[in-house]
Amino acid sequence: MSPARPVRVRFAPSPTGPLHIGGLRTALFNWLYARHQGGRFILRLEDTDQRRLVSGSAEHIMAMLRHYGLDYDEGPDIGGAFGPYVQSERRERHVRRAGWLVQEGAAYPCYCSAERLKAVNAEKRSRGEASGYDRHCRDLSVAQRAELDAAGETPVIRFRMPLEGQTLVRDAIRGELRFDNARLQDAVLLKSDGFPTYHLAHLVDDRDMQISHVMRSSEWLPSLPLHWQLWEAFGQEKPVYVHLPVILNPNGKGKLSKRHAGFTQNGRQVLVLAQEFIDAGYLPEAVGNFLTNIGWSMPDEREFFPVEAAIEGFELSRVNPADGVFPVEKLDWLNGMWIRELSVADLAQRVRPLLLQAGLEIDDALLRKVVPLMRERMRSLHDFAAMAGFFFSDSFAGPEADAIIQRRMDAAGTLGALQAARLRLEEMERIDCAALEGDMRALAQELGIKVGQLFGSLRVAVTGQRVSPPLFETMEILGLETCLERIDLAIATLQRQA
RNA sequence: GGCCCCAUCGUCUAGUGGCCCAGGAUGUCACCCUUUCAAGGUGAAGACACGGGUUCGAGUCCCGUUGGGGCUACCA
Repeated sequence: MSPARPVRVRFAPSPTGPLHIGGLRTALFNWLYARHQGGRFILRLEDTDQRRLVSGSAEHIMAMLRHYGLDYDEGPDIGGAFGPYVQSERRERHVRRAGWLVQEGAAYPCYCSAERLKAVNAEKRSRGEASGYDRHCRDLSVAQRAELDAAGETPVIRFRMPLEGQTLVRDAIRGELRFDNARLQDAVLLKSDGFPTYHLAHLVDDRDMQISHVMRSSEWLPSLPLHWQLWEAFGQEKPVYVHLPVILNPNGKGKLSKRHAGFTQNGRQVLVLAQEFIDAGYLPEAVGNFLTNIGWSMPDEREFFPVEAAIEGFELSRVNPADGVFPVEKLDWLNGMWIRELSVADLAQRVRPLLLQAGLEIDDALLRKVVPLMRERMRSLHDFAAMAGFFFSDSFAGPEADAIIQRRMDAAGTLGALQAARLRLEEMERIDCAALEGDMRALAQELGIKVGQLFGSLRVAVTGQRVSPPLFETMEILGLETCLERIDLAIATLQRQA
């Protein structure tokens, strides 16, 4: 290719269902490359298999790209100079190119029925041979074709693969690849329903849209020689092919794909859909950062970095050709890191819908006070409601006596400690967390118990939880009145026990 | 079965012939900090799949074996 060729890359999903995380990764790498090169990132919908279309998935895919910050420069909903960006709307071009190939002798009509194809395959397999089409119609005479046409047979169009020699192909991250032509198939380019197959359609569109780099998952590698030969037939400048490694299941068995949605590994649900990562409380920043680290690495080996840094450093030469397992634990770590980067206002905004979803009432002033306490200890957005949800609930069911009583304490001792703490609190007008902590430390010493024992009882009494945000900050936010009420409740519980 | 791709700690990775008795990250464990949980700090354990070559020298190049993955549709 000429060095002056402007970089134009595309993400070309089929709107056949929800966007998969592997698809998102492919989109991300294309996007990073485009942004790094100052090129264009294009979205094209490949909807040529009419039977598999799922309504709403095109909109869903676009919504996901938007959510994860992968803005495209041309696409179905925003247009562009090379439209339309929906493949089915480009059908005439595909049909025209297929016709041209037939005229040039590079393709031919095939009248074989599905049944015959199946039988041929089965027979070849039973003989231990490689399966595949036997090229029955490859050399039909003009008269034979006319006869079949007259009989009302609708042919498919197949590519006329060279029968001998080798196809030498270059992949940007794997180097020179070599394929024996004799093993290659006369692939179908145009189906009998008049729609092109992926092979024809993507290539004609990439050609028309002046795509400079075809960056896709490595499962396309086996059809690369076919595509290469097709470009040869068109006599066109070829794009650079880049085959990205595949993301494998956490157990390393098979690629992470849609059909595995909903399965669990070590008691944990394995997430595979772009939407599932949102539902699980992961930030788009964290998911993007995470995905960037699979199959690619920063020049300085940093793993936690903003997307601008990834754009800056994104070189194809740093793509690792080996398939990789999805390292989920790292996503949790990154998510925590990214949560800590957020401002109070921003994190409050992101946590808000989850609180609503948990049926909690939101007091925004209160939320702004609680967020700083929680930011340091969250890995998922869901951790907020789990640990700090009690701030937003009026109904407080007092904890069990067992929970209030700390290690190496008994009911009577705990009761005494809480009563003493209550006396100190009563004297205050309001809670000041620093002052209260000093008071309570002194009290623990007076009582001859460990601070942890006193603080633990107080924590459970006031929050109803063994684990909570820092105790005295929590009490200050809850307010003196609420704290006294809850301590009284605990005292009553302990008295019943004693 | 055939064809293709791939192979460094559990996992994600650095490494492009000497800088590597292999570095980072995560996870695990221990300790420190500490009112719980986190966060943070310090430390530990942990890998070049195997066998042949090439070379003065191989994680790095070549061949084979093994293992893993992908493709093998009128799906993409």
